[in-house]
Amino acid sequence: MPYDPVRHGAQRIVGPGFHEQVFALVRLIPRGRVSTYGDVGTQLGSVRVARHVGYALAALPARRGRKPVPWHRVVNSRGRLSFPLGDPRADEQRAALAREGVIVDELGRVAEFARRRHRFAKP
DNA sequence: GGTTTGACCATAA
DNA sequence: CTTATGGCCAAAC
Repeated sequence: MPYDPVRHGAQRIVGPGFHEQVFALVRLIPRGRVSTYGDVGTQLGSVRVARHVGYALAALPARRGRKPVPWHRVVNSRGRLSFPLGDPRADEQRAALAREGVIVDELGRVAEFARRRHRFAKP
Protein backbone atom coordinates (compact mmCIF):
# COMPACT_ATOMS: atom_id res chain seq x y z
CA MET A 1 0.00 0.00 0.00
CA PRO A 2 1.54 3.28 -1.00
CA TYR A 3 1.51 6.04 1.50
CA ASP A 4 -1.14 8.54 0.51
CA PRO A 5 -0.97 11.79 2.47
CA VAL A 6 -4.27 12.89 0.99
CA ARG A 7 -6.14 9.83 2.17
CA HIS A 8 -4.28 9.34 5.40
CA GLY A 9 -3.74 12.97 6.14
CA ALA A 10 -0.44 14.63 6.71
CA GLN A 11 0.82 12.99 9.82
CA ARG A 12 3.68 13.95 11.99
CA ILE A 13 5.32 10.73 12.97
CA VAL A 14 8.32 12.16 14.71
CA GLY A 15 9.71 15.57 15.16
CA PRO A 16 12.75 17.47 16.32
CA GLY A 17 14.78 15.53 18.81
CA PHE A 18 14.37 12.41 16.76
CA HIS A 19 18.02 11.52 17.08
CA GLU A 20 17.88 11.64 20.84
CA GLN A 21 14.89 9.34 20.82
CA VAL A 22 16.77 6.92 18.64
CA PHE A 23 19.72 6.91 21.03
CA ALA A 24 17.45 6.29 23.99
CA LEU A 25 15.82 3.31 22.31
CA VAL A 26 19.05 1.78 21.09
CA ARG A 27 20.33 1.89 24.65
CA LEU A 28 17.49 -0.46 25.56
CA ILE A 29 18.78 -3.26 23.36
CA PRO A 30 20.32 -5.81 25.73
CA ARG A 31 23.77 -7.29 25.36
CA GLY A 32 23.85 -10.21 23.01
CA ARG A 33 20.71 -9.14 21.19
CA VAL A 34 20.19 -7.09 18.05
CA SER A 35 17.49 -4.90 16.62
CA THR A 36 16.87 -3.34 13.24
CA TYR A 37 16.60 0.16 11.86
CA GLY A 38 13.01 -0.58 10.96
CA ASP A 39 12.09 -1.90 14.39
CA VAL A 40 13.53 1.16 16.08
CA GLY A 41 11.67 3.34 13.61
CA THR A 42 8.45 1.44 14.21
CA GLN A 43 8.89 1.94 17.90
CA LEU A 44 9.19 5.67 17.32
CA GLY A 45 6.01 5.75 15.30
CA SER A 46 6.62 4.36 11.85
CA VAL A 47 8.84 2.08 9.88
CA ARG A 48 9.03 4.95 7.41
CA VAL A 49 11.69 6.65 9.49
CA ALA A 50 13.99 3.64 9.29
CA ARG A 51 16.50 5.54 7.20
CA HIS A 52 16.74 8.22 9.78
CA VAL A 53 17.55 5.72 12.44
CA GLY A 54 20.62 4.98 10.39
CA TYR A 55 21.36 8.65 9.93
CA ALA A 56 21.06 9.23 13.63
CA LEU A 57 23.54 6.48 14.37
CA ALA A 58 25.85 7.76 11.66
CA ALA A 59 25.83 11.14 13.37
CA LEU A 60 26.54 9.56 16.72
CA PRO A 61 29.35 11.35 18.51
CA ALA A 62 32.16 9.11 19.66
CA ARG A 63 30.94 9.38 23.22
CA ARG A 64 27.59 10.57 24.45
CA GLY A 65 27.90 11.65 28.01
CA ARG A 66 28.50 8.62 30.13
CA LYS A 67 26.17 6.11 28.57
CA PRO A 68 27.50 4.68 25.34
CA VAL A 69 24.98 3.96 22.62
CA PRO A 70 25.38 0.35 21.47
CA TRP A 71 24.99 1.19 17.80
CA HIS A 72 26.57 -2.12 16.83
CA ARG A 73 23.40 -3.93 17.93
CA VAL A 74 21.44 -2.40 15.09
CA VAL A 75 21.44 -4.24 11.77
CA ASN A 76 19.17 -4.14 8.76
CA SER A 77 15.87 -5.93 8.40
CA ARG A 78 17.48 -8.90 6.69
CA GLY A 79 19.80 -9.49 9.59
CA ARG A 80 22.88 -8.14 7.90
CA LEU A 81 25.34 -5.39 8.61
CA SER A 82 24.74 -2.23 6.67
CA PHE A 83 28.31 -1.92 5.46
CA PRO A 84 30.28 -4.20 3.23
CA LEU A 85 32.85 -6.26 5.05
CA GLY A 86 36.18 -4.58 4.74
CA ASP A 87 34.67 -1.28 5.72
CA PRO A 88 36.37 -0.47 9.03
CA ARG A 89 32.99 0.16 10.59
CA ALA A 90 31.86 -3.33 9.65
CA ASP A 91 34.90 -4.81 11.31
CA GLU A 92 34.30 -2.73 14.40
CA GLN A 93 30.66 -3.76 14.53
CA ARG A 94 31.48 -7.39 14.03
CA ALA A 95 34.12 -7.31 16.76
CA ALA A 96 31.77 -5.56 19.17
CA LEU A 97 29.06 -8.14 18.53
CA ALA A 98 31.49 -11.02 18.83
CA ARG A 99 32.44 -9.68 22.25
CA GLU A 100 28.81 -10.24 23.25
CA GLY A 101 28.64 -13.69 21.76
CA VAL A 102 26.91 -12.69 18.56
CA ILE A 103 28.50 -14.24 15.53
CA VAL A 104 28.57 -12.39 12.25
CA ASP A 105 29.62 -14.58 9.37
CA GLU A 106 31.90 -13.70 6.49
CA LEU A 107 28.98 -12.35 4.49
CA GLY A 108 27.91 -9.99 7.22
CA ARG A 109 24.97 -12.07 8.36
CA VAL A 110 24.08 -12.27 12.02
CA ALA A 111 23.91 -15.89 13.12
CA GLU A 112 20.53 -16.87 14.57
CA PHE A 113 19.19 -13.46 13.65
CA ALA A 114 15.53 -14.28 14.31
CA ARG A 115 16.33 -15.69 17.71
CA ARG A 116 18.58 -12.82 18.73
CA ARG A 117 16.27 -10.12 17.51
CA HIS A 118 15.12 -7.93 20.35
CA ARG A 119 11.43 -7.10 20.59
CA PHE A 120 10.73 -3.79 22.24
CA ALA A 121 8.08 -3.84 24.91
CA LYS A 122 4.82 -2.40 23.65
CA PRO A 123 4.37 1.14 24.97
C1' DG B 1 13.61 28.25 2.35
C1' DG B 2 15.19 24.92 -1.06
C1' DT B 3 18.64 21.21 -1.79
C1' DT B 4 21.37 17.44 -0.51
C1' DT B 5 22.43 13.59 2.11
C1' DG B 6 22.11 9.04 3.28
C1' DA B 7 24.53 2.72 8.67
C1' DC B 8 16.67 1.81 5.36
C1' DC B 9 12.50 -0.85 3.73
C1' DA B 10 8.97 -3.33 1.03
C1' DT B 11 7.96 -4.84 -3.30
C1' DA B 12 8.43 -6.61 -7.83
C1' DA B 13 10.73 -8.85 -11.54
C1' DC C 1 19.80 -15.38 -5.03
C1' DT C 2 20.18 -10.33 -7.47
C1' DT C 3 18.91 -5.61 -9.06
C1' DA C 4 15.76 -1.82 -9.53
C1' DT C 5 12.33 1.40 -7.90
C1' DG C 6 9.66 4.38 -5.28
C1' DG C 7 8.79 5.84 -0.87
C1' DC C 8 10.18 8.08 3.53
C1' DC C 9 11.92 12.42 6.31
C1' DA C 10 15.26 14.71 10.00
C1' DA C 11 19.50 17.33 9.71
C1' DA C 12 22.92 19.94 7.86
C1' DC C 13 24.22 23.19 4.63
